[in-house]
Amino acid sequence: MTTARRAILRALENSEDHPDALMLHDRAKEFDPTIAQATVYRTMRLLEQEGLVEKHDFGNGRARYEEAEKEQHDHLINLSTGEIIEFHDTNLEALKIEIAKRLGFDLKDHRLELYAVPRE
Amino acid sequence: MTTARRAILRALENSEDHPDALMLHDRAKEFDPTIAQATVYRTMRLLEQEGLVEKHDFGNGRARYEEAEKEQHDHLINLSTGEIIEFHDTNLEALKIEIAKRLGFDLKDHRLELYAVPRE
DNA sequence: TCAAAATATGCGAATGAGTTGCATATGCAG
DNA sequence: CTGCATATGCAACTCATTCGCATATTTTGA
Repeated sequence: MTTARRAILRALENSEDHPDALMLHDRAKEFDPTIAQATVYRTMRLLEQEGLVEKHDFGNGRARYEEAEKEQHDHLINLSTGEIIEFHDTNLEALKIEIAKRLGFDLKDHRLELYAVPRE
Repeated sequence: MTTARRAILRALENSEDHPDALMLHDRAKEFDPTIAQATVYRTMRLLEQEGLVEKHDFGNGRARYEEAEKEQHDHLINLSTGEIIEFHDTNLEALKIEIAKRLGFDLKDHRLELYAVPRE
């Protein structure tokens, strides 16, 4: 456990949004001003492999991260603002598992993103 | 309508899988041996913008394409083989729309991928 | 507590998918 | 068939991410 890693962990804890590596680098600099981008990338890869962090691709070229502790949820991306809304739906979860089963598979992971605009 | 574009279109028609740009480039060379990668990329971008092709990211770094004519479907990725299976579920479609609505949004697009292993 | 071994860091260079500038080639309208 | 608009090939570029390597920090174990 190094200074750099502590800084990244803290930056991550303080983030309510879904930051990308550059945002995390900026935020981590507050705790370790000399931290390098490469270290952020390396650490995020590590955390992802350890299952402590989830990596998402919301389609703008940069990977975005969130802590993995929370309960299972999916994302709705507000196309008007870029805002990301988390939601959870039990029926949906069940349905995913059930569809995989129907096809002869055990579900290991999944990804659901809804891209939507506010209803007027 | 140029030789290069015809070659790409033919390569795409002949593809039952979900080819990436490099695969398309290789396959298109059969019809136009001098075609450049840049042309494949440019043409795929064009086709995607025109809505004739759908672009996917199944998580291995290269975008993958399929013709958009088919009925709406989602993808299950067999983690053991990399094989991609298409499926359609009416309940699931309805549920996505309904969830977006519940959150106050009109669904514009969505992405669902199930990553799974064969049931033994 | 301290030195050696192990691991992580910072830097800049490298990678790899995708894009772009530009001179040339091709397609199409008249 | 000529002229102009558009597309192509090539090589150079972008941008996120990774890597090599020399140095710095942590950990281990006596």
